[in-house]
Amino acid sequence: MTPEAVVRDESRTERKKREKLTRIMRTARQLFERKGFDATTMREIAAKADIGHGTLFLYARSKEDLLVMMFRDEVGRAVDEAIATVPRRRALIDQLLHVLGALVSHHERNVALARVFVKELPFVDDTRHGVAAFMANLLTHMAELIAGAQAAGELATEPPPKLLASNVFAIFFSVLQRWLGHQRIDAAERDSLIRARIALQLECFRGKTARRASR
Amino acid sequence: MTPEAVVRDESRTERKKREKLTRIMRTARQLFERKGFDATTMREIAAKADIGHGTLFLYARSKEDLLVMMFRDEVGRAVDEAIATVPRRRALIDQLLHVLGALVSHHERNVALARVFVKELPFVDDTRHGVAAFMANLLTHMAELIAGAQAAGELATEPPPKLLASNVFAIFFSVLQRWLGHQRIDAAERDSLIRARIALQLECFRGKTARRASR
DNA sequence: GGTCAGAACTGACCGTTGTCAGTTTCAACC
DNA sequence: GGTTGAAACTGACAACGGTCAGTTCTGACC
Repeated sequence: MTPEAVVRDESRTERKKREKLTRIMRTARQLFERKGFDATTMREIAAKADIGHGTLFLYARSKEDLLVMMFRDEVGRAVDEAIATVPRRRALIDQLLHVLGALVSHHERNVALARVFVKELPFVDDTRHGVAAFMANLLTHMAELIAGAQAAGELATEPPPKLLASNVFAIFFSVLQRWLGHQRIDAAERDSLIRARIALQLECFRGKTARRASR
Repeated sequence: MTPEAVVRDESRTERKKREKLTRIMRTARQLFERKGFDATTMREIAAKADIGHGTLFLYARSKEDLLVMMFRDEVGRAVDEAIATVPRRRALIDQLLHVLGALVSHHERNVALARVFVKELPFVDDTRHGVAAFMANLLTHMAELIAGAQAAGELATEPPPKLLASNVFAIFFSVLQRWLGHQRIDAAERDSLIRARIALQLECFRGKTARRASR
Protein backbone atom coordinates (compact mmCIF):
# COMPACT_ATOMS: atom_id res chain seq x y z
CA MET A 1 0.00 0.00 0.00
CA THR A 2 1.70 3.18 -1.17
CA PRO A 3 1.16 6.49 0.65
CA GLU A 4 -0.84 7.72 -2.38
CA ALA A 5 -3.15 4.77 -2.10
CA VAL A 6 -3.61 5.54 1.56
CA VAL A 7 -4.50 9.12 0.75
CA ARG A 8 -6.79 8.06 -2.08
CA ASP A 9 -8.58 5.54 0.13
CA GLU A 10 -9.23 8.24 2.66
CA SER A 11 -12.82 9.40 2.88
CA ARG A 12 -13.58 13.08 3.18
CA THR A 13 -14.25 12.65 6.90
CA GLU A 14 -10.94 10.94 7.45
CA ARG A 15 -9.04 13.59 5.53
CA LYS A 16 -10.68 16.36 7.50
CA LYS A 17 -9.87 14.60 10.74
CA ARG A 18 -6.24 14.25 9.74
CA GLU A 19 -6.00 17.87 8.67
CA LYS A 20 -7.66 18.96 11.88
CA LEU A 21 -5.20 16.96 13.93
CA THR A 22 -2.29 18.50 12.04
CA ARG A 23 -3.71 21.95 12.62
CA ILE A 24 -4.19 21.22 16.31
CA MET A 25 -0.65 19.98 16.71
CA ARG A 26 0.87 22.93 14.89
CA THR A 27 -1.18 25.42 16.87
CA ALA A 28 -0.41 23.73 20.15
CA ARG A 29 3.31 23.71 19.39
CA GLN A 30 3.27 27.42 18.55
CA LEU A 31 1.39 28.43 21.66
CA PHE A 32 3.20 26.12 24.06
CA GLU A 33 6.53 27.37 22.80
CA ARG A 34 5.56 31.02 22.78
CA LYS A 35 3.62 31.27 26.03
CA GLY A 36 4.59 28.18 27.98
CA PHE A 37 2.46 25.24 29.05
CA ASP A 38 0.51 26.77 31.94
CA ALA A 39 -0.15 30.09 30.26
CA THR A 40 -1.67 28.41 27.21
CA THR A 41 -5.32 27.44 27.55
CA MET A 42 -7.16 24.72 25.71
CA ARG A 43 -9.78 27.28 24.63
CA GLU A 44 -7.03 29.36 23.06
CA ILE A 45 -5.62 26.42 21.12
CA ALA A 46 -9.09 25.47 19.94
CA ALA A 47 -9.89 29.02 18.83
CA LYS A 48 -6.61 29.38 16.91
CA ALA A 49 -7.11 25.94 15.34
CA ASP A 50 -10.62 27.06 14.38
CA ILE A 51 -12.58 24.36 16.19
CA GLY A 52 -14.95 24.33 19.14
CA HIS A 53 -13.04 23.80 22.32
CA GLY A 54 -15.05 20.69 23.11
CA THR A 55 -13.75 19.14 19.92
CA LEU A 56 -10.19 19.52 21.13
CA PHE A 57 -10.92 17.00 23.86
CA LEU A 58 -11.88 14.44 21.22
CA TYR A 59 -8.32 14.61 19.91
CA ALA A 60 -6.46 14.85 23.20
CA ARG A 61 -7.89 13.52 26.41
CA SER A 62 -6.24 16.29 28.43
CA LYS A 63 -3.88 19.19 28.09
CA GLU A 64 -0.96 17.02 29.18
CA ASP A 65 -1.95 14.46 26.59
CA LEU A 66 -1.70 17.10 23.90
CA LEU A 67 1.84 17.96 24.90
CA VAL A 68 2.87 14.32 25.02
CA MET A 69 1.48 13.72 21.52
CA MET A 70 3.44 16.68 20.25
CA PHE A 71 6.67 15.62 21.91
CA ARG A 72 6.28 12.01 20.91
CA ASP A 73 6.31 13.07 17.26
CA GLU A 74 9.28 15.36 17.55
CA VAL A 75 11.34 13.19 19.85
CA GLY A 76 10.50 10.13 17.78
CA ARG A 77 11.94 11.79 14.69
CA ALA A 78 15.03 12.97 16.57
CA VAL A 79 15.66 9.48 17.91
CA ASP A 80 15.12 7.83 14.51
CA GLU A 81 17.69 10.14 13.00
CA ALA A 82 20.14 9.48 15.81
CA ILE A 83 19.70 5.74 15.37
CA ALA A 84 20.42 6.06 11.66
CA THR A 85 23.64 7.95 12.34
CA VAL A 86 25.09 5.83 15.13
CA PRO A 87 28.88 5.81 14.66
CA ARG A 88 30.17 2.36 13.71
CA ARG A 89 33.27 0.90 15.30
CA ARG A 90 33.03 2.97 18.42
CA ALA A 91 32.76 1.93 22.04
CA LEU A 92 29.27 0.78 23.00
CA ILE A 93 28.80 3.55 25.52
CA ASP A 94 29.52 6.20 22.89
CA GLN A 95 26.98 4.63 20.58
CA LEU A 96 24.35 4.58 23.31
CA LEU A 97 25.12 8.15 24.32
CA HIS A 98 24.81 9.19 20.69
CA VAL A 99 21.18 8.07 20.75
CA LEU A 100 20.33 9.23 24.27
CA GLY A 101 22.13 12.51 23.63
CA ALA A 102 19.67 13.26 20.85
CA LEU A 103 16.92 13.07 23.45
CA VAL A 104 18.76 15.42 25.76
CA SER A 105 19.44 17.88 22.94
CA HIS A 106 15.80 18.02 22.05
CA HIS A 107 14.76 18.61 25.62
CA GLU A 108 17.33 21.35 25.99
CA ARG A 109 15.42 23.44 23.44
CA ASN A 110 12.64 24.04 25.94
CA VAL A 111 13.27 22.77 29.41
CA ALA A 112 9.90 23.84 30.83
CA LEU A 113 7.98 21.82 28.24
CA ALA A 114 10.37 18.90 28.55
CA ARG A 115 9.64 18.82 32.27
CA VAL A 116 5.95 18.23 31.64
CA PHE A 117 6.71 15.59 29.03
CA VAL A 118 9.13 13.65 31.20
CA LYS A 119 6.73 13.84 34.11
CA GLU A 120 3.84 12.46 32.09
CA LEU A 121 5.74 9.93 29.99
CA PRO A 122 5.67 6.97 32.38
CA PHE A 123 2.00 7.52 33.11
CA VAL A 124 0.32 8.24 29.79
CA ASP A 125 -2.30 5.88 28.53
CA ASP A 126 -0.32 4.12 25.82
CA THR A 127 -3.39 2.98 23.93
CA ARG A 128 -3.86 6.44 22.39
CA HIS A 129 -0.72 7.95 20.92
CA GLY A 130 2.13 5.57 20.18
CA VAL A 131 4.19 6.19 23.27
CA ALA A 132 4.55 2.49 23.95
CA ALA A 133 5.65 1.94 20.35
CA PHE A 134 8.16 4.76 20.66
CA MET A 135 9.65 3.25 23.80
CA ALA A 136 9.69 -0.24 22.31
CA ASN A 137 11.47 1.11 19.25
CA LEU A 138 14.08 2.91 21.32
CA LEU A 139 14.75 -0.07 23.57
CA THR A 140 14.94 -2.45 20.63
CA HIS A 141 17.59 -0.37 18.93
CA MET A 142 19.55 0.03 22.13
CA ALA A 143 19.39 -3.73 22.57
CA GLU A 144 20.71 -4.17 19.04
CA LEU A 145 23.68 -1.96 19.77
CA ILE A 146 24.34 -4.02 22.88
CA ALA A 147 24.01 -7.29 20.97
CA GLY A 148 26.43 -5.89 18.39
CA ALA A 149 28.99 -5.16 21.08
CA GLN A 150 28.51 -8.67 22.44
CA ALA A 151 29.08 -10.17 19.00
CA ALA A 152 32.22 -8.06 18.65
CA GLY A 153 33.52 -9.36 21.98
CA GLU A 154 33.39 -5.95 23.60
CA LEU A 155 30.84 -7.19 26.08
CA ALA A 156 30.24 -10.47 27.86
CA THR A 157 27.44 -12.46 26.30
CA GLU A 158 25.63 -13.37 29.52
CA PRO A 159 23.39 -10.37 30.03
CA PRO A 160 20.23 -10.40 27.89
CA PRO A 161 20.50 -7.30 25.63
CA LYS A 162 16.93 -6.23 26.21
CA LEU A 163 17.25 -6.33 29.98
CA LEU A 164 20.52 -4.46 29.89
CA ALA A 165 18.98 -1.86 27.59
CA SER A 166 16.14 -1.41 30.06
CA ASN A 167 18.58 -0.79 32.85
CA VAL A 168 20.61 1.67 30.82
CA PHE A 169 17.50 3.59 29.92
CA ALA A 170 16.26 3.57 33.52
CA ILE A 171 19.56 5.03 34.66
CA PHE A 172 19.48 7.64 31.90
CA PHE A 173 15.90 8.54 32.67
CA SER A 174 16.55 9.02 36.36
CA VAL A 175 19.27 11.57 35.59
CA LEU A 176 16.88 13.25 33.17
CA GLN A 177 14.26 13.45 35.90
CA ARG A 178 16.76 14.89 38.30
CA TRP A 179 17.88 17.47 35.77
CA LEU A 180 14.35 18.55 34.92
CA GLY A 181 13.02 18.05 38.44
CA HIS A 182 13.72 19.71 41.71
CA GLN A 183 17.47 19.26 42.02
CA ARG A 184 18.80 21.83 39.64
CA ILE A 185 21.94 20.32 38.20
CA ASP A 186 23.63 21.99 35.25
CA ALA A 187 24.25 20.55 31.81
CA ALA A 188 27.85 19.58 32.51
CA GLU A 189 27.00 17.67 35.68
CA ARG A 190 24.05 16.04 33.95
CA ASP A 191 26.17 14.76 31.09
CA SER A 192 28.98 13.51 33.26
CA LEU A 193 26.49 11.77 35.54
CA ILE A 194 24.80 10.07 32.60
CA ARG A 195 28.12 8.79 31.32
CA ALA A 196 29.50 7.71 34.68
CA ARG A 197 26.38 5.89 35.75
CA ILE A 198 25.77 4.11 32.47
CA ALA A 199 29.45 3.15 32.42
CA LEU A 200 28.94 1.63 35.87
CA GLN A 201 26.25 -0.65 34.46
CA LEU A 202 28.24 -1.65 31.37
CA GLU A 203 31.69 -1.85 32.87
CA CYS A 204 31.14 -5.06 34.71
CA PHE A 205 30.32 -6.92 31.53
CA ARG A 206 33.30 -5.74 29.57
CA GLY A 207 34.57 -8.43 27.23
CA LYS A 208 37.46 -10.68 28.24
CA THR A 209 40.00 -8.67 26.24
CA ALA A 210 39.08 -5.46 27.93
CA ARG A 211 38.86 -7.06 31.36
CA ARG A 212 42.27 -8.69 31.11
CA ALA A 213 43.83 -5.42 29.99
CA SER A 214 42.40 -3.56 32.96
CA ARG A 215 43.61 -5.99 35.62
CA MET B 1 17.72 20.29 73.06
CA THR B 2 15.10 17.87 74.34
CA PRO B 3 11.66 17.63 72.79
CA GLU B 4 10.19 19.15 75.96
CA ALA B 5 12.43 22.17 75.57
CA VAL B 6 11.30 22.52 71.99
CA VAL B 7 7.70 22.40 73.04
CA ARG B 8 8.29 24.86 75.86
CA ASP B 9 10.08 27.32 73.58
CA GLU B 10 7.18 27.22 71.20
CA SER B 11 5.06 30.35 71.11
CA ARG B 12 1.30 30.06 70.96
CA THR B 13 1.36 30.88 67.25
CA GLU B 14 3.88 28.17 66.58
CA ARG B 15 1.93 25.60 68.55
CA LYS B 16 -1.26 26.45 66.74
CA LYS B 17 0.52 26.16 63.41
CA ARG B 18 1.90 22.77 64.33
CA GLU B 19 -1.45 21.53 65.56
CA LYS B 20 -3.12 22.85 62.44
CA LEU B 21 -0.62 21.04 60.23
CA THR B 22 -1.21 17.80 62.13
CA ARG B 23 -4.96 18.24 61.74
CA ILE B 24 -4.58 18.93 58.03
CA MET B 25 -2.46 15.84 57.46
CA ARG B 26 -4.77 13.57 59.41
CA THR B 27 -7.83 14.89 57.60
CA ALA B 28 -6.17 14.64 54.20
CA ARG B 29 -5.12 11.06 54.87
CA GLN B 30 -8.64 10.08 55.89
CA LEU B 31 -10.31 11.65 52.90
CA PHE B 32 -7.74 10.57 50.32
CA GLU B 33 -7.97 7.01 51.54
CA ARG B 34 -11.72 6.96 51.77
CA LYS B 35 -12.68 8.81 48.61
CA GLY B 36 -9.56 8.75 46.47
CA PHE B 37 -7.37 11.60 45.30
CA ASP B 38 -9.52 13.13 42.55
CA ALA B 39 -12.81 12.83 44.42
CA THR B 40 -11.42 14.68 47.43
CA THR B 41 -11.46 18.46 47.16
CA MET B 42 -9.27 20.95 48.91
CA ARG B 43 -12.39 22.75 50.23
CA GLU B 44 -13.54 19.52 51.80
CA ILE B 45 -10.22 18.94 53.54
CA ALA B 46 -10.18 22.54 54.76
CA ALA B 47 -13.74 22.33 56.06
CA LYS B 48 -13.10 19.06 57.91
CA ALA B 49 -9.85 20.44 59.32
CA ASP B 50 -11.81 23.51 60.44
CA ILE B 51 -9.85 26.14 58.54
CA GLY B 52 -10.59 28.48 55.65
CA HIS B 53 -9.75 26.80 52.40
CA GLY B 54 -7.36 29.59 51.49
CA THR B 55 -5.34 28.73 54.58
CA LEU B 56 -4.82 25.22 53.29
CA PHE B 57 -2.75 26.63 50.45
CA LEU B 58 -0.41 28.22 52.97
CA TYR B 59 0.46 24.75 54.21
CA ALA B 60 0.55 22.90 50.89
CA ARG B 61 1.27 24.68 47.65
CA SER B 62 -1.08 22.38 45.74
CA LYS B 63 -3.20 19.30 46.17
CA GLU B 64 -0.38 17.12 44.87
CA ASP B 65 1.95 18.74 47.38
CA LEU B 66 -0.36 17.72 50.18
CA LEU B 67 -0.31 14.09 49.11
CA VAL B 68 3.47 14.09 48.81
CA MET B 69 3.85 15.53 52.32
CA MET B 70 1.56 12.82 53.65
CA PHE B 71 3.36 10.00 51.85
CA ARG B 72 6.77 11.31 52.71
CA ASP B 73 5.95 10.93 56.38
CA GLU B 74 4.50 7.46 56.09
CA VAL B 75 7.03 6.08 53.64
CA GLY B 76 9.84 7.67 55.60
CA ARG B 77 8.76 5.76 58.70
CA ALA B 78 8.35 2.51 56.76
CA VAL B 79 11.82 2.85 55.28
CA ASP B 80 13.40 3.70 58.63
CA GLU B 81 11.90 0.60 60.12
CA ALA B 82 13.05 -1.53 57.20
CA ILE B 83 16.56 -0.16 57.53
CA ALA B 84 16.59 -1.03 61.23
CA THR B 85 15.58 -4.60 60.48
CA VAL B 86 17.89 -5.39 57.56
CA PRO B 87 18.91 -9.03 57.89
CA ARG B 88 22.61 -9.40 58.67
CA ARG B 89 24.77 -11.97 56.90
CA ARG B 90 22.57 -12.22 53.88
CA ALA B 91 23.35 -11.56 50.24
CA LEU B 92 23.52 -7.87 49.38
CA ILE B 93 20.61 -8.08 46.96
CA ASP B 94 18.36 -9.54 49.64
CA GLN B 95 19.31 -6.76 52.00
CA LEU B 96 18.55 -4.12 49.38
CA LEU B 97 15.27 -5.76 48.47
CA HIS B 98 14.34 -5.84 52.14
CA VAL B 99 14.47 -2.05 52.17
CA LEU B 100 12.99 -1.43 48.74
CA GLY B 101 10.34 -4.04 49.41
CA ALA B 102 9.08 -1.95 52.31
CA LEU B 103 8.44 0.83 49.82
CA VAL B 104 6.54 -1.51 47.53
CA SER B 105 4.49 -2.89 50.39
CA HIS B 106 3.45 0.55 51.44
CA HIS B 107 2.42 1.51 47.91
CA GLU B 108 0.46 -1.67 47.56
CA ARG B 109 -1.91 -0.47 50.28
CA ASN B 110 -3.35 2.10 47.94
CA VAL B 111 -2.14 1.93 44.37
CA ALA B 112 -4.10 4.94 43.14
CA LEU B 113 -2.55 7.25 45.71
CA ALA B 114 0.88 5.73 45.19
CA ARG B 115 0.60 6.56 41.51
CA VAL B 116 0.20 10.26 42.26
CA PHE B 117 3.07 10.14 44.74
CA VAL B 118 5.48 8.39 42.40
CA LYS B 119 4.54 10.73 39.59
CA GLU B 120 5.18 13.83 41.66
CA LEU B 121 8.20 12.63 43.62
CA PRO B 122 10.95 13.53 41.14
CA PHE B 123 9.43 16.95 40.54
CA VAL B 124 8.42 18.30 43.94
CA ASP B 125 10.04 21.44 45.20
CA ASP B 126 12.40 19.97 47.78
CA THR B 127 12.74 23.20 49.74
CA ARG B 128 9.34 22.65 51.39
CA HIS B 129 8.84 19.16 52.77
CA GLY B 130 11.91 17.04 53.33
CA VAL B 131 11.73 14.94 50.19
CA ALA B 132 15.37 15.58 49.39
CA ALA B 133 16.33 14.57 52.93
CA PHE B 134 14.26 11.41 52.63
CA MET B 135 15.98 10.43 49.39
CA ALA B 136 19.40 11.28 50.76
CA ASN B 137 18.69 9.13 53.81
CA LEU B 138 17.56 6.18 51.70
CA LEU B 139 20.51 6.38 49.31
CA THR B 140 22.98 6.73 52.19
CA HIS B 141 21.72 3.59 53.84
CA MET B 142 21.73 1.68 50.59
CA ALA B 143 25.30 2.84 50.03
CA GLU B 144 26.20 1.58 53.50
CA LEU B 145 24.82 -1.85 52.72
CA ILE B 146 26.86 -1.86 49.54
CA ALA B 147 29.99 -0.73 51.35
CA GLY B 148 29.38 -3.50 53.87
CA ALA B 149 29.25 -6.09 51.11
CA GLN B 150 32.44 -4.68 49.67
CA ALA B 151 34.18 -4.93 53.02
CA ALA B 152 32.99 -8.52 53.34
CA GLY B 153 34.44 -9.34 49.93
CA GLU B 154 31.05 -10.07 48.43
CA LEU B 155 31.45 -7.21 46.01
CA ALA B 156 34.40 -5.74 44.14
CA THR B 157 35.66 -2.54 45.76
CA GLU B 158 35.94 -0.47 42.59
CA PRO B 159 32.43 0.92 42.25
CA PRO B 160 31.72 3.93 44.50
CA PRO B 161 28.90 2.78 46.83
CA LYS B 162 26.91 5.97 46.44
CA LEU B 163 26.94 5.79 42.66
CA LEU B 164 25.98 2.13 42.67
CA ALA B 165 23.17 2.87 45.12
CA SER B 166 21.88 5.57 42.78
CA ASN B 167 21.82 3.13 39.89
CA VAL B 168 20.06 0.46 41.91
CA PHE B 169 17.43 2.94 43.01
CA ALA B 170 16.98 4.25 39.46
CA ILE B 171 16.37 0.71 38.23
CA PHE B 172 13.97 0.02 41.07
CA PHE B 173 12.12 3.26 40.49
CA SER B 174 11.69 2.61 36.79
CA VAL B 175 9.97 -0.69 37.53
CA LEU B 176 7.83 1.08 40.10
CA GLN B 177 6.82 3.65 37.50
CA ARG B 178 5.99 0.93 35.04
CA TRP B 179 3.91 -0.90 37.60
CA LEU B 180 1.97 2.20 38.64
CA GLY B 181 1.97 3.71 35.18
CA HIS B 182 0.41 2.71 31.90
CA GLN B 183 1.79 -0.78 31.44
CA ARG B 184 -0.21 -2.79 33.86
CA ILE B 185 2.11 -5.49 35.13
CA ASP B 186 1.10 -7.64 38.06
CA ALA B 187 2.78 -7.97 41.42
CA ALA B 188 4.63 -11.16 40.53
CA GLU B 189 6.11 -9.74 37.35
CA ARG B 190 6.98 -6.53 39.13
CA ASP B 191 8.88 -8.32 41.87
CA SER B 192 10.75 -10.63 39.55
CA LEU B 193 11.67 -7.70 37.31
CA ILE B 194 12.98 -5.72 40.25
CA ARG B 195 15.13 -8.62 41.37
CA ALA B 196 16.40 -9.57 37.91
CA ARG B 197 17.30 -6.06 36.90
CA ILE B 198 18.99 -5.11 40.15
CA ALA B 199 20.88 -8.40 40.02
CA LEU B 200 22.07 -7.40 36.56
CA GLN B 201 23.61 -4.27 38.00
CA LEU B 202 25.21 -5.99 40.97
CA GLU B 203 26.24 -9.25 39.36
CA CYS B 204 29.12 -7.77 37.46
CA PHE B 205 30.82 -6.63 40.61
CA ARG B 206 30.57 -9.88 42.49
CA GLY B 207 33.62 -10.43 44.66
CA LYS B 208 36.49 -12.64 43.53
CA THR B 209 35.33 -15.62 45.53
CA ALA B 210 31.90 -15.57 44.05
CA ARG B 211 33.19 -14.92 40.58
CA ARG B 212 35.70 -17.76 40.72
CA ALA B 213 33.05 -20.11 41.99
CA SER B 214 30.74 -19.23 39.14
CA ARG B 215 33.26 -19.79 36.35
C1' DG C 1 -31.82 11.58 -4.63
C1' DG C 2 -33.97 10.16 -0.28
C1' DT C 3 -33.24 7.94 4.08
C1' DC C 4 -30.86 6.86 8.04
C1' DA C 5 -27.47 5.38 11.50
C1' DG C 6 -23.63 6.76 13.48
C1' DA C 7 -19.59 9.60 13.73
C1' DA C 8 -17.93 14.26 14.42
C1' DC C 9 -18.67 18.36 16.42
C1' DT C 10 -20.19 22.20 19.56
C1' DG C 11 -20.55 25.47 23.48
C1' DA C 12 -23.27 26.22 27.73
C1' DC C 13 -22.34 24.44 31.96
C1' DC C 14 -20.18 22.54 36.24
C1' DG C 15 -17.08 22.12 39.92
C1' DT C 16 -12.43 22.66 40.61
C1' DT C 17 -7.99 24.76 42.01
C1' DG C 18 -5.48 28.49 43.21
C1' DT C 19 -5.16 33.95 44.19
C1' DC C 20 -5.22 38.04 46.82
C1' DA C 21 -7.00 42.21 49.10
C1' DG C 22 -8.69 42.78 53.28
C1' DT C 23 -9.12 41.20 58.26
C1' DT C 24 -7.70 39.19 62.53
C1' DT C 25 -4.32 37.49 65.76
C1' DC C 26 -0.16 37.64 67.99
C1' DA C 27 4.08 38.80 70.45
C1' DA C 28 7.54 42.08 71.24
C1' DC C 29 8.54 46.42 72.91
C1' DC C 30 7.72 50.66 75.32
C1' DG D 1 -1.68 47.60 79.33
C1' DG D 2 -1.26 50.17 75.04
C1' DT D 3 0.87 50.38 70.48
C1' DT D 4 2.43 48.53 66.40
C1' DG D 5 4.33 45.79 62.67
C1' DA D 6 4.24 41.57 60.87
C1' DA D 7 2.55 37.07 60.29
C1' DA D 8 -1.48 34.09 59.92
C1' DC D 9 -5.76 33.66 58.15
C1' DT D 10 -10.02 34.11 55.26
C1' DG D 11 -13.54 33.59 51.55
C1' DA D 12 -15.24 36.09 47.41
C1' DC D 13 -13.43 35.73 43.05
C1' DA D 14 -11.45 34.54 38.47
C1' DA D 15 -10.23 31.41 35.16
C1' DC D 16 -9.53 27.04 33.95
C1' DG D 17 -10.12 22.07 32.42
C1' DG D 18 -13.20 18.83 31.25
C1' DT D 19 -18.33 16.93 30.27
C1' DC D 20 -22.34 15.99 27.73
C1' DA D 21 -26.91 16.63 25.66
C1' DG D 22 -28.08 18.29 21.65
C1' DT D 23 -26.86 19.43 16.68
C1' DT D 24 -24.67 18.86 12.24
C1' DC D 25 -22.30 16.36 8.92
C1' DT D 26 -21.24 12.23 6.04
C1' DG D 27 -21.27 8.28 3.41
C1' DA D 28 -23.55 3.78 2.65
C1' DC D 29 -27.53 1.70 0.98
C1' DC D 30 -31.84 1.36 -1.34
